[in-house]
Amino acid sequence: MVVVKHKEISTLGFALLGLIETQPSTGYELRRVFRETPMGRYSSSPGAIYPALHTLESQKHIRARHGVGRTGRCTQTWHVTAAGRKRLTRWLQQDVTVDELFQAPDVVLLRFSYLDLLDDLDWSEQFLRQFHDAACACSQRVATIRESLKSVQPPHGQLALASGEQAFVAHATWAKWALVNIRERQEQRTR
Amino acid sequence: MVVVKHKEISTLGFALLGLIETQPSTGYELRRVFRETPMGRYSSSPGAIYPALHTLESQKHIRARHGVGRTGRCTQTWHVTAAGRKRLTRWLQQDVTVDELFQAPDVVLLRFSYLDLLDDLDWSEQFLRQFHDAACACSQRVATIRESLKSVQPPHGQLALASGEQAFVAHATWAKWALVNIRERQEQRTR
DNA sequence: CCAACCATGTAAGCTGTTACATGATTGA
DNA sequence: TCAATCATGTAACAGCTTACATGGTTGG
Repeated sequence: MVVVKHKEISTLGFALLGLIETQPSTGYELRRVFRETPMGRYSSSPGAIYPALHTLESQKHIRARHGVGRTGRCTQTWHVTAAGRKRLTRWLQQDVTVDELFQAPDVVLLRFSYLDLLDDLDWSEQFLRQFHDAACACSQRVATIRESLKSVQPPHGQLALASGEQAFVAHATWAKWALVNIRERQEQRTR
Repeated sequence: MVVVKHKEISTLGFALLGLIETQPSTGYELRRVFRETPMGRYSSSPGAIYPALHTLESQKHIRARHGVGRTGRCTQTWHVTAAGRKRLTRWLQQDVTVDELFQAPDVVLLRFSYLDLLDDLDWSEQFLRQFHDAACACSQRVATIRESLKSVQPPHGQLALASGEQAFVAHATWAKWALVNIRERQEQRTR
């Protein structure tokens, strides 16, 4: 039996897809974004980005428009296809779960950073509420672990766990603040 | 020409090395720590941990003591060798740089969580001062990027960058707090 | 008796890293 | 003229994920 695998897109793939949807770009331009912004965490170098772009292309999520760069060399400007847009949208509409935020807060924030593409402030608000609650839960989870290890774990370990706790509290605080920020924009729009 | 590579240890490798130095353990026990604490970020499953242990063994950083588990099966309890301890110490004495904190704050915190092993509160204090300053610099760096993108970047992207900024501020705050905590312990000891 | 836990591992496959390769243009 | 920037890629290797394999013991 042949199973057609709905091949998954890696975090780097989604990062690229979102950037390209925001603004069609060449591989070189995308690399620069990764070098110059905190996106660099999702990778960096040509050895990762070019193959990832070709994978996205083979999955028909992006398509190249050919042109000529300023050195006279052939360049490819990538555009998101309808299928790619659909996949990206589905990703952006994913709920924020406690487990995901616990394991990979960066990825959740990456998703948030692309929510402009949905142009749906209601979902943005809901996302932030979910984010806030999940962050509180994560902080609680770390606190529980810390408590349970109190007698076994040396002091620096305890402090490191406290740092994790506080980081999640900071995330929750940010979510509340961002929510207010979004609501203000919402109101300006209604008027 | 044959170059003997001083083969590097991965983050997972250091995580394991530190745990084993704190308390000699079997692979199974180590896996449980990864499953039940935020260390899980540095991996998880047998397919990563057992090979990593064997790599550390081949590098002579750890050594097994054989025993019999409660199921009658042969078990290996791992111990850190003198060479392993030396390598671990060198790692723990690494300065906190802005770049490392920016790219991989988790790894820096992992290192901090093992500082008990050095039993050197002066270094712990210095580490935290470096950490604090680096965190402030990171926050500044994100702020600068955010400022420079203000006109180009859509609002959600701006908010996501703000989250990064605030996260580093929270890290700096934690470092200050932890420093006080350590100093108190220092004083108790002197008395 | 069955699930969960103890305890260790292997194999296929994907992704990412580092380093190298190419070659034109622009600015100091 | 020399370095940096534009622009794209490949090759070797390391590392992790997922899934599978094995098999004994303990508790409900």
